[in-house]
Amino acid sequence: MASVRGPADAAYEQLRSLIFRGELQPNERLVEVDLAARLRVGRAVVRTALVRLGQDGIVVLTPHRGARVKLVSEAEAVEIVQTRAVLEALTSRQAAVQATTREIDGLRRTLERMSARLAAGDLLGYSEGNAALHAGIIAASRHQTAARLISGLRAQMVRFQFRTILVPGRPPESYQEHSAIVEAIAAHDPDAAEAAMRHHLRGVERTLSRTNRAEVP
Amino acid sequence: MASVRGPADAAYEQLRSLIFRGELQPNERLVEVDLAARLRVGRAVVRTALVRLGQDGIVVLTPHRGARVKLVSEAEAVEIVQTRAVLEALTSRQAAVQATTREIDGLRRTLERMSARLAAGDLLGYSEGNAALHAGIIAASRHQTAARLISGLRAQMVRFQFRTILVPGRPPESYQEHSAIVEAIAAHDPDAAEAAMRHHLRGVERTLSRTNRAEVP
DNA sequence: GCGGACAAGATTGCGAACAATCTTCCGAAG
DNA sequence: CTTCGGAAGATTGTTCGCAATCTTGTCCGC
Repeated sequence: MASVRGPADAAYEQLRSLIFRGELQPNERLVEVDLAARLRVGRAVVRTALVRLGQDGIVVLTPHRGARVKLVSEAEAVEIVQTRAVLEALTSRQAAVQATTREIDGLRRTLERMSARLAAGDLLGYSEGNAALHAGIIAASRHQTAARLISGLRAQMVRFQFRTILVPGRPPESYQEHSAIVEAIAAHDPDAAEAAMRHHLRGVERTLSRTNRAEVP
Repeated sequence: MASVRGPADAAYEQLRSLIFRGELQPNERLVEVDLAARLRVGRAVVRTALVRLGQDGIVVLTPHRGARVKLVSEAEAVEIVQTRAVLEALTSRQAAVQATTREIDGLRRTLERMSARLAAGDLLGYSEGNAALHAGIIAASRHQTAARLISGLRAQMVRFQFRTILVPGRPPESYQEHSAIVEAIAAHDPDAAEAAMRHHLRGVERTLSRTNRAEVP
């Protein structure tokens, strides 16, 4: 992660994390003075943090009416997954070319951990492994531009974070798909890596569009 | 284009346009008071505009050292084109599904205009048509998420705007590629549309990595 | 002549106060 | 009872001012 360069950056990261962790819920109004008190900083700092969050689509700023955590619709969620799909397919392809042996070992270890969690029925742990695996692939790709955009897209998906994992029968599928991605990268086969990642996120998209209800608490 | 909702947004758009048009050159220092005087707004407005531009990677903000127009390296330019490639391939695919007859007619007309400019040796006009065609395809795709990201990426490419067009023998190739994209969309063939766009931007990428020198004034 | 401390100027970061705008609540008319 | 109007409160947008930090120029020792 990028280190924090000042109190302003710290506030930005904190707000982002608060939204990501669900402490600030979608559609919740973000009042500047309240946030300033909560984060122990001035209103100006909160303000610029909100501008930044607005620019990467995590909150929506309406003039004279303040900021709210963006509530992404089902349709937008599908758009976001589609976009992530093509971007992560790109990183997967690049990772197949660039990944070091060390990085590939790391991916394999993460995969094993995921397998263990899955066998133990620990879906939350599996989900964490999932995130770690994607992060590892992105890091191995050394593609800064794609990495930046993907990070922005992930932040918008809070509401749907665990939805796909909770669908009965989905986790084993998911595990197979991830395994295929890692093997393609390990084999240094860009085309296969890209195809496997696309296949995986097409699965996520299908699962998502099928569960157009049932909020997660 | 999104309409301007206030003086703050106006300043953001103006700065963006200034950078895009080359009036503020890469690596140029952006002093807040100077810009404020130039745009006839307060320093705070300039400040938030700079924060926004910083967030979408067009300027780089160094704490206590101000803002500069980001100078993108050749390597970054390649990354950006690769990223645009996959994103625009997505919009191209969606456009093949979603485009109305009216929109397809519009694309065809733009293509004809490009052909005329090319025949007349008007490379600048051709380049404008190029931009219009890509914009038309993105609009026809109705893919807001991809559209937003592509718009951000385009803004970073100022330095390389005309470079590929100026390569001898490239324009006719480029025209053929664009023609193929439009025909695939007109035929409502998503796979072909995606493939054609990928082919096109692979051409741009190759041309770009081959011209790793020769600045454009 | 050259390099490093030091001071002066320039610029950004931030807090406080004020103005502009929106929201809410209350009352009165229909 | 509903709806319109307006005033009070809340919240955002902007300006001002000052402290913190960086940059530049100068002077002194070597």
